[in-house]
Amino acid sequence: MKRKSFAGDGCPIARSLDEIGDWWSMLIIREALFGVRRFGEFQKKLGLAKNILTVRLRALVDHGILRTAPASDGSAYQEYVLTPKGHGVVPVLVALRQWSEQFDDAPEEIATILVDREQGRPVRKLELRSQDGRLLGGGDTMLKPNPAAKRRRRG
Amino acid sequence: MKRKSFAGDGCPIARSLDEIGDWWSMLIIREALFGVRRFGEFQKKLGLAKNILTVRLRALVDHGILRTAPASDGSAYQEYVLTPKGHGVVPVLVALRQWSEQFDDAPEEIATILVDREQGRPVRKLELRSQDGRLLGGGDTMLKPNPAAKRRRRG
DNA sequence: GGTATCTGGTTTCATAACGCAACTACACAA
DNA sequence: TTGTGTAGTTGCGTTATGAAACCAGATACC
Repeated sequence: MKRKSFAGDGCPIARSLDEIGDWWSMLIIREALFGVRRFGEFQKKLGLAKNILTVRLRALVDHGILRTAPASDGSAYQEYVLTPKGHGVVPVLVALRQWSEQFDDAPEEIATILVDREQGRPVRKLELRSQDGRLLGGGDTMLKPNPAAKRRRRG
Repeated sequence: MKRKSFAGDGCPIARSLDEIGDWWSMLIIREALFGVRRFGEFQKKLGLAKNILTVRLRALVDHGILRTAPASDGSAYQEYVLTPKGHGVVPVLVALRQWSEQFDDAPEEIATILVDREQGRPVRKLELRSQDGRLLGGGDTMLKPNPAAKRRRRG
């Protein structure tokens, strides 16, 4: 009896969730985007148990989302820094943030808003567009089998 | 010792994760977007235990993501349908999907691609833009305290 | 050099969540 | 009324999570 893993599933959403669909992993990445690099820093800011942090960091490194690097301050310790794959989750975090901003039952409890640095104004809502730039709504999309796929599953 | 809840946290990402940051909830919403409405359908498609599904569905209803409705086929059973808040997670799912498409180690295992119905071509990558339409990259954004916030926390 | 402290973990143990299977209650069909 | 399908609930064993104690190597302090 194991917790379900979706690694072998054909659905890309399930595959993502298998790597970052965890309560802490997403928040660790958020902190890393803020510039947090050291074990102790993650631990203090997130307030999670150290054993859990150890496991999560290791998993993120294994998945190529973080990598270890020698400490930038010259000490013998190591740091955890985001890979390009790690930086790639930004849209997911932005989407989560915007969902909360739009639908949260207690919006006055939301502490921060994401703005563009140049003008200090909130960023625009993420929007789904076609290749030629048309805005796509609920019924305007569909799923097609991936032509490059080896095996076919639901998605 | 309880599993951590982020409901009181000021970070909107944490607040989202508290509602949908669960392995199954996201997939349930995905299926609901596909048109799945009935308990048994969710159970069969996702292959999760029925007791877990019961708990998840109840939580999603409590959070206003799903609502129950009388069955559309006239039977006495009930159905679970997405609310507007539930439809609002589409960008999150799209972001997860695109992250997988871009960074997955075994892209040939991905079964489906999201295309626009009209032309059958893959949708454009989600992009972050400022109010006036400039494309925003890594360092072009920052967080500001929410002027409407009651209490201030990290975010 | 010797000792205290910090950093980055590992270990231990209790509890909560998960997963399976068996069971139940009600609806519907014959 | 007997059977089948739907929508759960219950019981129980396994796994994941969390707090706190423990520990080794690096650093700082004298």
